[in-house]
Amino acid sequence: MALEHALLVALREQPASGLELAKRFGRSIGFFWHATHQQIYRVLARMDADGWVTVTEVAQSGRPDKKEYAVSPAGERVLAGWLAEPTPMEPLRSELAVKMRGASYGDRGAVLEVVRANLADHRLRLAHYEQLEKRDHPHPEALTGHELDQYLVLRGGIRLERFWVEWLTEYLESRQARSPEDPARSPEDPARSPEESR
Amino acid sequence: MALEHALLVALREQPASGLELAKRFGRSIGFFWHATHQQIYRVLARMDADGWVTVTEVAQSGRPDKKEYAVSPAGERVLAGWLAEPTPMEPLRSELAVKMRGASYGDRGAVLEVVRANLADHRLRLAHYEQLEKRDHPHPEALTGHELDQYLVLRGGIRLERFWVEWLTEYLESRQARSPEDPARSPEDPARSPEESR
DNA sequence: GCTGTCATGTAACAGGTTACATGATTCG
DNA sequence: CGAATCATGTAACCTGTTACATGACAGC
Repeated sequence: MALEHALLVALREQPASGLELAKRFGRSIGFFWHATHQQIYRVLARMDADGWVTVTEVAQSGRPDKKEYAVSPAGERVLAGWLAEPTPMEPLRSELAVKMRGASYGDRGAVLEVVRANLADHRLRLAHYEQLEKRDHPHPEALTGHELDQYLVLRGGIRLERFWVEWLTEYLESRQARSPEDPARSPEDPARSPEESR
Repeated sequence: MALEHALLVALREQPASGLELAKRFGRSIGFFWHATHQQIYRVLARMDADGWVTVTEVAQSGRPDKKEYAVSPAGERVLAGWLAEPTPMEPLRSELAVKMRGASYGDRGAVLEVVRANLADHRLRLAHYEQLEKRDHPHPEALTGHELDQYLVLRGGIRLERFWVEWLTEYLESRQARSPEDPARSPEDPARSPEESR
């Protein structure tokens, strides 16, 4: 029950059509939220039915019409109410972490490859975010209001990617220093030999 | 399609019943994964039907019987195959971040309260993880095999909580220094007055 | 005329959450 | 006897993902 509210924030920043919202969810707001257009259409329809948004058909030159959504006064009240509610701490769910933890039960080299690939992705994204920071917020100390909020959330995106890069680097360094193949001692799993390369 | 595999990892570490798994998912494995007992029972039933696990009814003294699940050879193959597959980078989804970004559209003081509460939670959890680290892994440089994997995933939990503490602290410091009430200038929202305290 | 993009959607399914139901046993 | 804990489950619902469908116009 939170995509609704993410959409309300996005629409208060700038009224938009379903597709435009989907694109924006790949960018700025997308540091910490994501949604596909199908989902957005569904939720938008419900929000319209509930009177949280208003719709205007907008004719465009050389393109199909679009429906532009904007937050209604009722939607503003809903948003303001939601913002003041406590948010429970959400547990992170990471498939990669499960693989790291379970690496002994398969081909450890393959898991290291998977981790390396993820590390590369996170490095790329970190570089991208840092570029955005430089380009869009060259003077952060002067920011106020919503612009400051946007900047601080981007900072979160940067810090999160740094977390990934540092953690995965620590993992790879420990794993590569203390292997390959973990010579001798594996007290668990006496009979089976799970470390064979495929 | 990943709870299955998380359960396979957990069951290879130690065969267990549905409830025991649910409890473990609140602890160690729970740094990066979580599931309720209802969900676990459902998935366990499917895994049994698919032949990934074997079940043994275990009579207990002074307690109801339990069904102990263990990974079957077929399950081991499934797990090994999954471990070698690439994992796509999962986007974090954070309600709190949406609130931080949208704070201008409601009562900013209330949002700061929400952030403070979350910061306190993350500090607590960080302290707990650091305690686990000290207690369960006093000599990390000597670890190998699965024990090293466990330690490194715990390290990830610690780093993640540090990320939260640092980010939310940065947010609060910037926000408290550069306010309260962001005197004057709010180019957005000329008519309405969303900053009133509740 | 074909391909690509903009734009909106439907349908089926998979995954996760919440509420409820049941039964045994221990402890006060 | 009542409450708490262990243990297993069902049912309803909500969310999210994937695949597909449709139509208009733009450019080659």
